[in-house]
Amino acid sequence: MRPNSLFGEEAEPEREDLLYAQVALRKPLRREFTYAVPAEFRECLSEGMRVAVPFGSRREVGVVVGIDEECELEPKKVRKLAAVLDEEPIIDKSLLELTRWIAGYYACAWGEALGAVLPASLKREKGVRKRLVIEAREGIGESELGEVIDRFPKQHRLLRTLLEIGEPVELREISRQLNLSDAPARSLERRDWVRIDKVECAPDPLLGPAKKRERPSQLSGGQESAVEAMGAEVEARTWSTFLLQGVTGSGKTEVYLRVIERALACGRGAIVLVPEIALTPQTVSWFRSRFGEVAVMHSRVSDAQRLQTWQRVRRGELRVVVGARSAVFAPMPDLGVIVVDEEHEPSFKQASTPRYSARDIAVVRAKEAGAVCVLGSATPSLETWNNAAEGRYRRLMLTERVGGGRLPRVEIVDMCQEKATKEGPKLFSHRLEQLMRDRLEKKEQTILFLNRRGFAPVLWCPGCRETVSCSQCDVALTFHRGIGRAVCHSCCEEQVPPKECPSCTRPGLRYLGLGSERIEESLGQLLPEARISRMDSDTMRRPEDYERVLDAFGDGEIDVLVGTQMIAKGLDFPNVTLVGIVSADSALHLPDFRAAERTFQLLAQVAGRAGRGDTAGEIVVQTQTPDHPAIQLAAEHDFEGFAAQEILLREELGYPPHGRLIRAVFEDESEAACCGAARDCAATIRANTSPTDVLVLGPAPAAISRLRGRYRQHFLLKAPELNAGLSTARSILTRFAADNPRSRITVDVDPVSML
DNA sequence: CACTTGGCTATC
DNA sequence: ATAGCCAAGTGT
Repeated sequence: MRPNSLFGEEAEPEREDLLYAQVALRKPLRREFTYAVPAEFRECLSEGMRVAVPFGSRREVGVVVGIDEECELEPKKVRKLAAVLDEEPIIDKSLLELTRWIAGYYACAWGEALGAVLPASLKREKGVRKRLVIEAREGIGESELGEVIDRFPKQHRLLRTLLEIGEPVELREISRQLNLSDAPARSLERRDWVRIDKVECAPDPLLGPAKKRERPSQLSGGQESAVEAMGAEVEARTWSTFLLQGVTGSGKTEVYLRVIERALACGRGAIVLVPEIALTPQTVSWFRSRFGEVAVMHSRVSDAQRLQTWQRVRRGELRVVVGARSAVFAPMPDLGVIVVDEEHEPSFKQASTPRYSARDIAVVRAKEAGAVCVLGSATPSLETWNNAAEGRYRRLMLTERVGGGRLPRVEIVDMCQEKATKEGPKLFSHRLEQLMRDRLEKKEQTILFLNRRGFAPVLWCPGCRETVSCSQCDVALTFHRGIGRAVCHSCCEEQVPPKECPSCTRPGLRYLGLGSERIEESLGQLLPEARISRMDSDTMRRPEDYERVLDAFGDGEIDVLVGTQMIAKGLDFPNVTLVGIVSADSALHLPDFRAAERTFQLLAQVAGRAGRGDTAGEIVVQTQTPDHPAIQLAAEHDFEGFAAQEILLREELGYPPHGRLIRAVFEDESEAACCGAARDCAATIRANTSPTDVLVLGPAPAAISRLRGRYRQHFLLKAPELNAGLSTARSILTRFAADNPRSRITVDVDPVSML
């Protein structure tokens, strides 16, 4: 007996003209559910509206994706809609169609695709969700930290982070970042060391005062013709995709702004996608100072606010949307242009279901809307570059730097030639050291880049030649000296570093390898008079920290800035005349066919930080593989050369853009079950497809072969194009996942990461 | 013999 | 996913 009475359901007299709604729910169930439409809703209900429905013993929010007069199901199985939540469709026909396409292409449920488009507003009916915030109480400090350091590592980690932050933060957010449930927070609350409060959401931090950005009267020749080419297409209302390829500092942003002006002038709207980390108050203010009020779409605003912005965009009140990945779904009427800035950035690919690529969806949406899609980058992804080379996209080049700055000189230093010192590895080559001293003397600034945080990435036992890894993951522990702990960068778990080797119990573990923390420390010894700051996710816990250090750097109060990824982008300081890349190799040896591409992009990006003023900059690249083409060609600023040779390798191996990939990952606590499922599934696919259509590579242990206590196997499907075989394989995967709920299976279409 | 885990099913 | 249900497990 179902608890129908809970939802005010009662028998409705059987009628001939009853309507049935197909409702998609945000569940990984790959089908929709049918509900009877009560008489009072039959006039006002249409596709694309949200509805509340009884589902099992719960009440869920879903989207109406179809309305029929017939119903195949037994009448007594069909329940009634409980409520209609929208007065008009929140999703229009074309977005509804887009989500259906996404569900099919990326192998997820329709409701899940809708959930990516309408985050939060599909979860709960109540619009205003209050948030729980947590902060450390006054007077709590080292002594309390010491009390929990051994017995309760999770509480210790949480409390330490809260103390570092020093202000209230959202509990859900911090728990997610630290990979914790809310239990440690509750325990800390019981001890009365932290307070947890319910609060309303703060106003959007991205909408602070807008800084003025001059509208340059004179464009460079390249900018001028790019704007003209794209503007004309926008006005002609034709679909076309452009690759806007311009070196750092060549004024791509100004081109975007002008094309958007042209779109607005003929009544059309615009969407601008920027990588997650680039979505800062400064970026937003460029667009605000030019266009007035713009819609900002990102995950940190409250549900209510987001819904409101969504509706205003839908009604045509806001004609420019700026946002990260999910802004590609903004319900912009008469969309004229979609800009994807830094299109090569992997963050445009969503890392959870649905695993869509916002860049690819931008192209699809532009086509459907008869709009212009602009993909901008200094170092385009090979996919985009190839599409341009083969004429599917039009390529526009910006070759000169605005203001005439020249590209910096790049020097490669072979670290194998440098002598190791008695205490551990040689961090700075003779050349780099010499140049840093020179800059210090000339009162110019230096940026040192290393793509790895912590002090030493490996704890190694010379006795048994084993490295210490996380108990839950197949990942080496990184030693962090600042907090005196060994940390797993994969699951965030940390521990007091063992005194002796966990596998052979001999003492004398050695700390090997370089991290940003060690760089900072050694640099302090090498150049004691230099003022040094470090910027990585360990020292930059909140946006204010970031701003404070950048301001100090800009004011010349810091001589050397040491950092990770975080300093690779966007920094623009004229007095920086030297960039040192401490090790260019760290990304190069990852087991991923895009390793070379990533390395090139990173080097080009970091190199772009130097020589932004009048003085030409200098770059020193330290590497153990000085002959690697990615490094050589990056040093010559030769993207074309790199792309041309890399594409040949891809072609030879059948990797994208010459060929399509689908990756399947199997996870299970039991290693045998994990391997078994992966093997069975791979065998099924092999049996049902031809090897000329689809090649099944694997299964094999994933690069991280165990994660949070689960074993991981993966295999790769490789096809020359999206052919019938690959489609068959995709549906076999979907089916297999549905039929084997005991093992966690992830299907990643067009994967960007192979870990 | 009461009361927590674990597998299994259905969700319109 | 997620809730509910039955079966087997564990502790008084």
